[in-house]
Amino acid sequence: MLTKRQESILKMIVTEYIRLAKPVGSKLICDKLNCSSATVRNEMMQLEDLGLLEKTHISSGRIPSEKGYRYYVDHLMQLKELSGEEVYKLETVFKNNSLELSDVLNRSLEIISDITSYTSIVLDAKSHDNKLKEINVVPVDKDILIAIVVTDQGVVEHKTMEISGVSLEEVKKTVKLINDLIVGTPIDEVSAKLEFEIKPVIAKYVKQHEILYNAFYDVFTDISSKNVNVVGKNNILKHQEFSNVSKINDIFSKLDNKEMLKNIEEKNNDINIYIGHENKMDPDVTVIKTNYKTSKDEGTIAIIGPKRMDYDRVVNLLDYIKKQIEG
Amino acid sequence: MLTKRQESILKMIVTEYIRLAKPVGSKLICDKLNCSSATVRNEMMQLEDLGLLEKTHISSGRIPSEKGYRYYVDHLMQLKELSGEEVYKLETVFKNNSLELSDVLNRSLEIISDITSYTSIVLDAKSHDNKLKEINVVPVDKDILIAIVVTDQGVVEHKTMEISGVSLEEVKKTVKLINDLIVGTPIDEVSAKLEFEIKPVIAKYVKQHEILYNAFYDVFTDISSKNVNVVGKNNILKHQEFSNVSKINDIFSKLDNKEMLKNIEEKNNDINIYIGHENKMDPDVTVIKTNYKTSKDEGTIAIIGPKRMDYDRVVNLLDYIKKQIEG
DNA sequence: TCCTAGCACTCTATTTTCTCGATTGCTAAC
DNA sequence: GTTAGCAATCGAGAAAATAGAGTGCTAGGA
Repeated sequence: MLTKRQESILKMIVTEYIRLAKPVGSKLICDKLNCSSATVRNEMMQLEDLGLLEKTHISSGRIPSEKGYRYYVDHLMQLKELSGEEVYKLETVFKNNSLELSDVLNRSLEIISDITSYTSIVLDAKSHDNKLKEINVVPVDKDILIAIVVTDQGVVEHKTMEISGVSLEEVKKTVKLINDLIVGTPIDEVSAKLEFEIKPVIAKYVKQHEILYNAFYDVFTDISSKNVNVVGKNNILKHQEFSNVSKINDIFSKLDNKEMLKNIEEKNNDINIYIGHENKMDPDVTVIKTNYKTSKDEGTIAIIGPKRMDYDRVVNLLDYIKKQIEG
Repeated sequence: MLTKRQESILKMIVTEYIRLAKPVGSKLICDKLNCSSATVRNEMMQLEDLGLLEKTHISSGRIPSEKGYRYYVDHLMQLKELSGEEVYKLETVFKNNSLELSDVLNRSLEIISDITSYTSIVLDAKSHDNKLKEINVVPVDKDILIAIVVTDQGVVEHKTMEISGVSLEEVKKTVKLINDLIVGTPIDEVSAKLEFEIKPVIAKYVKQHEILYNAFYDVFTDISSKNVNVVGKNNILKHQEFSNVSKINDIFSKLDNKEMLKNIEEKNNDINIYIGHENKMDPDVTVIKTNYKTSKDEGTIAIIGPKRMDYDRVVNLLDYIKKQIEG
């Protein structure tokens, strides 16, 4: 258990280090506290013994350890209000009613990336409430068809398929069958239904049922799949902890790996903070993320930055966005 | 006019500099040529006077100037055959018939970016031959519609629109009108036709014609717009000329600016080389690009790398791809 | 028991100096 | 026209010197 004074010292070191990006010495602290630098040094030593602080070399000032950041965000961080300017900028997005949710998310996270210099990720999954509304097939050429699928929440997906030797009649029959049998089904159940209810039936009626089946299967897979977008990637370059080219390459590669990014999905409804090794992405970054959910969509938004991140501000901003979206 | 010997010296300096990334001294050259280093130095001095070579400092070896590279690509470069491995890798893409053209382009440029360590851009425009095939409107909710547009080449685009107070009847009337009047129109003429033939008519029939008109206008704009994709962006990090963070940031920002990238479009049918200041993108890079054109699509593919680029190889690879695509 | 002044010590970061080696331009001779 | 020889230049890197920030420890005072 830390004393009040230890807590203030830890807090100062974290905030000053976040602000200045240089190890914090005892003198800086003792100016703000009513005690001598020697006293501060003694306390710092104890905090270091507790694993909350670290030194970069034997006679350097202290920087927070991951455990120190963790203590800070769990016990010491105070959420400030968003500044008027921040609110103003974000409002331009939220008050624009003509935008779709995914645009709202991307634009607001662009703003956040912009004002914070961190990188954001939007992981956009279709809501489970999304139901199949309509399937349509448009012939565009001899043997070439486009299957178009629409959900009741307005999601549209399409796929081109090539079928030689299948008559338009057969295709239409299949489409009608699908429309009759699975319209209204939640999208994440569609694939199963397609396999077990539609496939056996069309296998009898339709000659090239495999091709048809596969095409629709693909469309349904696309439509129920997650969509991930990275915003403000170049902001990585703005932080001194990412100043060597191989580290930059490393992080950029990770941010390009969409499949891996889909794993950041957060079920939990809070603002969650994963510091350094606590996240699976990279031990040198902190990921702050939260889940959002509306009738139409659900997903995860995340902010990624160095461990020396402006925790208060990011938590506030994410919280604001989450509330606005979930309205 | 350069002498034969001057040309071989220039050629050696360019190829050696491309290979080793270090200024090339007279000794390296004179080993390969039947003359002394002093002779080579005399020639180098003349080449420098002609603006074909440069020094990094007073007693350094020589590097090619932009003019030197230009002379090299115009007069000295010899195109080698693609290696068996290169052809093999690319063939896996071209022999895969189930891929759409845009996938073929992106994948083959991924391979090229991979084996060359350069960055590629695919600028994919819809062909002028692309004609409107069908327009469809799907109501998804009270007041919310999705407009779906399909072209005869199988391009699909959609847009959600919100119209309160317009009856489904009116919408259907508009759709029928559009279908009747402009199906078959090349997509780049659709916008004009929409404005001058459709708009005046629906203005009479339909109450909220503005909203309907705008929605369709947006869809048609999307469908006829260019699509640009950057492949292998992180390869920028592999070249020593891009080793400082602010330069990296600079180039990455440019590669993220899709609007600017659309300007790389190349009308000319050759393989075109823009060295340093010859390109509008960045004075430190070389852009090699070519136009491609099939019945369905047309566009531009470009390779971007440092000026010290493996010109022969890139030209060959681009040429190979262009021929494969245009079949 | 807690706090603090004082001090030797450690280490970084920066500047300076030095040296090595690569390469040049020039000159004079072939 | 070519070449050998040579002084001069400069970069890159090592080594040395210096300044400054910050620490840990000790001993005395509240």
